Amino acid sequence: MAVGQTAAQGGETLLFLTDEQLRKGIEAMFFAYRAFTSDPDRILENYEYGRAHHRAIHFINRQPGLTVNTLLTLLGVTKQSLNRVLRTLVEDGLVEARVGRKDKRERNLFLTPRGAALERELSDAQRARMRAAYRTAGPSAVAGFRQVLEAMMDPEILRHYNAMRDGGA
Amino acid sequence: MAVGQTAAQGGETLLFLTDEQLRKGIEAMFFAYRAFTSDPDRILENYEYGRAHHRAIHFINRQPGLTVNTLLTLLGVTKQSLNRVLRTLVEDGLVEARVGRKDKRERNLFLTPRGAALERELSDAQRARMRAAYRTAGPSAVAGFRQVLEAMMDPEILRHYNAMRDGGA
DNA sequence: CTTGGAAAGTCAACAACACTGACATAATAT
DNA sequence: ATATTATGTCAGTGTTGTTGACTTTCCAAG
Repeated sequence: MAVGQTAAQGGETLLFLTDEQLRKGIEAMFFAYRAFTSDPDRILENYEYGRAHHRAIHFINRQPGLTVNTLLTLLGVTKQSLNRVLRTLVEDGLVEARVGRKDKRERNLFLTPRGAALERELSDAQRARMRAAYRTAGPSAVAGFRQVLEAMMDPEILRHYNAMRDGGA
Repeated sequence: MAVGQTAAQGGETLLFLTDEQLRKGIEAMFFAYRAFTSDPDRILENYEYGRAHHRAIHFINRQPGLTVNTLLTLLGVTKQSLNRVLRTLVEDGLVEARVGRKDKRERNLFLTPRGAALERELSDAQRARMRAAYRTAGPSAVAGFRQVLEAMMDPEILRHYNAMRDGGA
């Protein structure tokens, strides 16, 4: 399981990364991500919502009051695409869009009690899988997991990610 | 960064996993996966192919001669969906579908030289990001990364995943 | 050797979710 | 006053997934 390492290169502790190791990592990402999304997807079949609604609900729950523009950046989609999702959530009473106090052009997004209930149902399932994986892999593996994922993100998104509330020990 | 741990629970080294830690892990998966697919997606814009074609090409490259049914299981889509992708790849001369020697109902899939060239172009980009993340995070983080992802997969897929060639040190 | 079922391919219809482009409205900034 | 920003909306399109129905080919068991 240990990854090959060589000091014969330069200063910064270079890794000896074979093509196969990298390909295995690529496949692990693909398979794990599919499992990771499967639980909420199954739940969403019972409603008339999809994965896009889940993502919006997730971030509104994480940053109550965030603006549409911020959500746009986090989700990485066009405003037309997000708007379709957001409209149904507001119409169905899961999300509330309050006019900004400081800048009245902005809309601050909040989950209603019903929205929060769906968020909990979805994230319960997703967290259960994450928790199980964490327990199986162990504490040091979890730290490494997060480190690699964070190193993989685009820099601007990493800033947003770090700005979010972190319950890390 | 360290994950809380408690020995006050039971035998199997339980982790003290807060809701926030789990949510951070969920967000890390989302953001990292998006970055992870962005490089090949950018390349594919120059061709008339999409992410689905990339995935098919990836696994055909990894297991030359695999059957349509095996590929179906790995990709987790319907045969109609895969067939649309596979047909264009065969028509365009990137994939060859040879009738099985033993069972002539099966088709064994192979990349043509042109298919292998595209596979390399796509995976070069993806591996570059993976390699950079590995180097940033370090060797022990990489091991943990893989462990958590593997623990997250569905069991049947994990079998296929493990069956694939592994260049692990 | 016939028949049942598995593997593969195809056609049609449809849904989710992304995109571009154009345009409207309201409010802030210059 | 004018330009820009934030948001919303309409129309059209593309990729990728889904069901359902049907055919062809072929292996294998009765």
